Amino acid sequence: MTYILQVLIHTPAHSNLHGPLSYTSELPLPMGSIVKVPLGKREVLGVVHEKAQDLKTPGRKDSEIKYKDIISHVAGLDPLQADWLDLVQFTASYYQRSLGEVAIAALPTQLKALTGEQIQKRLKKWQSTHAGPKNQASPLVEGRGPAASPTPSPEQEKAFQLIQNNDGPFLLFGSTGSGKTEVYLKCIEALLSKEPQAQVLIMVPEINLTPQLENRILQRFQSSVGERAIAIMHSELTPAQRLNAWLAAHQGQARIVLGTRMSIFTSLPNLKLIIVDEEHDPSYKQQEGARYSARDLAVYRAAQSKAKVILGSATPSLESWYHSLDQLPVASMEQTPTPKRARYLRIEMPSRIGHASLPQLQRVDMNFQPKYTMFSPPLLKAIRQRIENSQQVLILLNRRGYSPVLYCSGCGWKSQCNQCSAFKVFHKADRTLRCHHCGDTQKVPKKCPVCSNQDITMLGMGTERIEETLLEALSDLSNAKSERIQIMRIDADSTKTKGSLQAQLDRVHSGEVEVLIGTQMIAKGHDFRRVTLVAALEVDGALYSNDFRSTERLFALLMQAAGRSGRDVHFNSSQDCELWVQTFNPKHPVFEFLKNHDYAGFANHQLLERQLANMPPFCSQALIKAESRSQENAQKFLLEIKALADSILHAMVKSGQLPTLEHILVFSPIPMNMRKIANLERAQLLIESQSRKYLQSFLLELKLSMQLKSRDFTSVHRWVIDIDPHTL
DNA sequence: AGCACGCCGACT
DNA sequence: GTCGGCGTGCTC
Repeated sequence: MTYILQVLIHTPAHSNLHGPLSYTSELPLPMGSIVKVPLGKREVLGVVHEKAQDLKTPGRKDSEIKYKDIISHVAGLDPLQADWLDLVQFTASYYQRSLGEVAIAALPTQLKALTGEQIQKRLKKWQSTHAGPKNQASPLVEGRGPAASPTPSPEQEKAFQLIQNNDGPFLLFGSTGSGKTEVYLKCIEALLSKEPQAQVLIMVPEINLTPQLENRILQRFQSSVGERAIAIMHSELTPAQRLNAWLAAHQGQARIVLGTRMSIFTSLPNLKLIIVDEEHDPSYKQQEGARYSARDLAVYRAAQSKAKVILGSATPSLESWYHSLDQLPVASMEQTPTPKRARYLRIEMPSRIGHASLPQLQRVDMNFQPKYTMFSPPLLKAIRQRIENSQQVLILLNRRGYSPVLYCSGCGWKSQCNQCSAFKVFHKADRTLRCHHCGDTQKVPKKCPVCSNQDITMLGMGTERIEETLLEALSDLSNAKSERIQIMRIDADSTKTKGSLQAQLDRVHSGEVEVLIGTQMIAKGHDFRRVTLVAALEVDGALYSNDFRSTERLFALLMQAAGRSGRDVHFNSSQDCELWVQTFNPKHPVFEFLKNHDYAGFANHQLLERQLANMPPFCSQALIKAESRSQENAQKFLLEIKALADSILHAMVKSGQLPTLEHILVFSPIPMNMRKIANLERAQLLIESQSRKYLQSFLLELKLSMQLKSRDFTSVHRWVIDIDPHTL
């Protein structure tokens, strides 16, 4: 008998192929089956979407159409489960992408390269060599050997109990060093001892920045659950490694999957617990293709799969914080707060383990410093003191290179990139001018390219420059071995080659290095035990940026950076640890809250502002971005979209799909913040609504019309819809 | 998105 | 006379 299968394949949003394609098959493959099908001259991976239908079902209109036959069924693999398909379905419709794109992007591409027999062989091999203790009564609770679980603090125990006895979602709000990880591990332990077949997904922002968590998980669980039971999932795996990890998860062998945002789509038939560590981190938001938020999808997936979900952070995202409140914040004590439903259960862990206190904030008012000061005298003095006491110092500057702009004092020429609305950055190490947006690189000119003036000035400072400056300023100091002190710079430039980041970090940990200078990548995850002073330079950009989330990000970054210090009890007589900030705005409220380590105060303050300005989480946003050779064409396209949007709105109100026109707000197109990248002009159109649901159904209509419209706009290279955008 | 076909410029 | 540029069009 011949059956018709609806198969999901990778059909991009801009193509004219919508929805699943029909193929014939001799077998009535169930939904979720993974198949290989022909598409034009290609062979592509597909997922069976609907229940197979008999080709000769009475009433089928297409029974005379000749469909192609599927090439093969990737046999031996269990079909993808309904809750996985549901997650894919939800992602596609919420983020306005095609089902096939989301489904196929979530599978390892290597599946295509392997035949069914090869996969079967591989699975068999694992079954025989790694039978492991997965079917035995779990030895986890015994906690023998080096993996023994430490005695939890009362706070940790309380958090653990709350998670055991409630459904969640949970917001684990614990300051840096409060031992959130131990709570995660205890929850995993308890789950696996109760249900040995259960699976846990742990997500982290960036895996190579958090090797410590990986090590702790391996140490704690590897001996009891076996080697194949812990799978690592991130985009830098080789295709073969990725396939292995995916198969282990899909076939139910992996008990614990540790991964980055992409791992939210791992097929996990027995998923019982999802942990999102550092849930506020922006890297959970995918920035291309389907622009999903892995944290938001984690909450959705947990509900669908009847799993628990823990969102953990010392500085939760304002969205999560808002969802954990049972009343709206008020501006003054006299006001009565409005009650609301708390969607998340907030669990607070305010204390640092070992009574380590958080560092004291020191503000340097740069208005009283000479212009172009890199290190103010009091900061320099403090740095010297630390080094003399054989402690380590961490300097944070979120700009790599030597100097962000070159400037000719003769004619006013600046090192503008020809292709982008940005300056080329001077990199002293290889004497180049590089654009950080399009990658264009040139040799640094010896004289002004316009007026041949030899006097070219370097404006501003990057990590390379402060490294050089500081090395000079501290040249008279020596370390314990009476050698010149060592300064290590860690940024995207110093860590280009594989493994160099780890090598650099190892040197810091071993104590060879007195000062660590870096971009925000050093603020994440690492414990530097002998660091007692953290200094952040040039933070003012974030205070008055036109991006409304930048203060939130700065607060999180500084809190996180502050948490890097004072982790070693020997160096932690409380007044010892300091967080220094050089700023032109020392009175800014963000620093007042930071001084008191008062995230809750900061968050409520921000929420009030957001509420007044009617910004997320008090409204939902979507951004339509267009790229074209000319700004005019990009905006023209968006203007047409706006007109289209207005007529769709009217139609929706007329048909009753939308209560009033005011339920959805369509703004006018404007140039993007980074207006030009690689010779493409960029413009954007903001759409807002109080209701996610209305916004979503409106966007679906709009997207369909846009797909037709965009054919008339050949000058528009690309357009995307970004739902819940992170930056405006 | 791939991958074809297709029609105009600089090379053995 | 061929190699190859990327414009346009199709894929169950």
